[in-house]
Amino acid sequence: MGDLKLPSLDPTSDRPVFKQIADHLRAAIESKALTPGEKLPSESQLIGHYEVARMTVRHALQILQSEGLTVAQHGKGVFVRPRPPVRRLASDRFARQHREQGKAAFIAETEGVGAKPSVDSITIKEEKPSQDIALRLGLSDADRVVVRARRYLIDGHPVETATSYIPASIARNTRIAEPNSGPGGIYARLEELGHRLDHFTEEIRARMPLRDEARALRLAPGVPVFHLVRTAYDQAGRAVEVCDTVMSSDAYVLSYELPAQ
Amino acid sequence: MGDLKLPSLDPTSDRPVFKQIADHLRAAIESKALTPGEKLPSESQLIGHYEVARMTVRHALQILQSEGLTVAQHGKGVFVRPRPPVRRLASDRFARQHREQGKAAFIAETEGVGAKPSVDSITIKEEKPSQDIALRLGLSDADRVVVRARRYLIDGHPVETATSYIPASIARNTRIAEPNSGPGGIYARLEELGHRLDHFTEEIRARMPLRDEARALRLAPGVPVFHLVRTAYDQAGRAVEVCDTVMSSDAYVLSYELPAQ
DNA sequence: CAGTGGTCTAGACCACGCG
DNA sequence: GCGTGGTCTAGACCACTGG
Repeated sequence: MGDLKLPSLDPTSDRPVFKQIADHLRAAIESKALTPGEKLPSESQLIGHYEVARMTVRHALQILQSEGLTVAQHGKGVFVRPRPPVRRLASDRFARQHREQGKAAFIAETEGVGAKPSVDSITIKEEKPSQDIALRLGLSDADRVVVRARRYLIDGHPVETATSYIPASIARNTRIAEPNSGPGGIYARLEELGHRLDHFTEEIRARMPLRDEARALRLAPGVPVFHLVRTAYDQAGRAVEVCDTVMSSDAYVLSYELPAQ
Repeated sequence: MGDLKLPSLDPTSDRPVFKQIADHLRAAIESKALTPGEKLPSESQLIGHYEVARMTVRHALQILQSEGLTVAQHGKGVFVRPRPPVRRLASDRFARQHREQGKAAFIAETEGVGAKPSVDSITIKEEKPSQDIALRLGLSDADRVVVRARRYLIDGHPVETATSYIPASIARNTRIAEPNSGPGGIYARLEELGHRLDHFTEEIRARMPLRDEARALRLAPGVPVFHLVRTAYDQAGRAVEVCDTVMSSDAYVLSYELPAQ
């Protein structure tokens, strides 16, 4: 880091000092003068270079952190945020041919890129659905759902949490309500139960994580999440599952194919 | 705001004071005790309530802002961030039937929900494509592209910037290279030129905006963007356009349909 | 004008990582 | 032990908003 050239402050500028400092460091990162994983100048070095108070350089560093450009490590320094490997999700990822090989979608996709997938925090319960879930599943007031929650990890790093809601009238006392849902996952079980799948819809939002989400996904500050809600329909046109997932946005690229007509 | 009940600090907790204050305010927002548009207690009020230094309450408020929960207005106060109306983009939005009614996709979608769409900052140039764009379009080294950039607004609020790249061999000296590309937009022109469209692919990322993007979309702090790259293919299988768009994440919900096989 | 948030200073003490 | 970042204080002056 010793050879990084930072400009001086422009005292004639209206731009606040902390923003100028943030601009300098941001430019260094975007121009690759500082590369991912590399250490930024320490607070003391920046204080010395710019001749400002500590809070001023901390403010600048905080800007970069909230932009997702850096991560601070207590006792070590501030580093350009390394970019984790990205999983590309293709629009055919739920095609029957993949499922019939006996692997759930997450496992199949991930092994393809040489990373070690795993799943933890599996919980299963039966409850009254929220209004939103009931609407998506076309359920009425008395109906209940089986709720399967789990967390997906790659090489030990959490990347996604998912919660599935299946009408209890379909899933109760089946393997769908067991922690290990068997080869091919719950979509394979739904087909065995006579709900041949026809299509899925996915709704995608992006936003900053809630506190719990940031903790569950071990997200660095400044990293948004994808919030994806998928609904599975059988060939009778019935919604048979809603899956609510929150994904670390820097672990994923979503990919879809659209028809021209 | 006068009737908001905030807990006291827990002096036995290890959790830093500024995080405890942020927790209290976040809980008030998430529980709807403070609703979108409503004013938070002022810094002086928080200083009085918690008996802490000003920088401590500012730190807490800054956390909420970086989470996208609040916006500060100089001289007025800090407010729960109002949620703008959301545009839902369906996966059939580029279907030929919509285009044939003579409207470009953005205009057609937006008028449907009673908002006033507009487009500005249209620029057109011809240039050598970046490596990424050349790869997506299947171009070789000597080829050039026509670049159409524009910004989309709803009721005067910018929501999306888009940049289209079309091989110059297709678009040069056509209406695609004119500011007004005519009824149905550039996809209609491409079809008239014999490139009957077959399908599109879209790649979606989410991230925090760059400085320029935050300015162009007038994004509040803590609001991420969708970065969407769409490629259009004609029935000969040729990529005829790449469109790179950056969208305010709180103005959009993206929606797709996936086949089960 | 009073009240609000925005910028900045100059200190203090603490907790972590590493040699 | 020393350098790093994390928390917190107690002030100062400024700029914007609204009555």
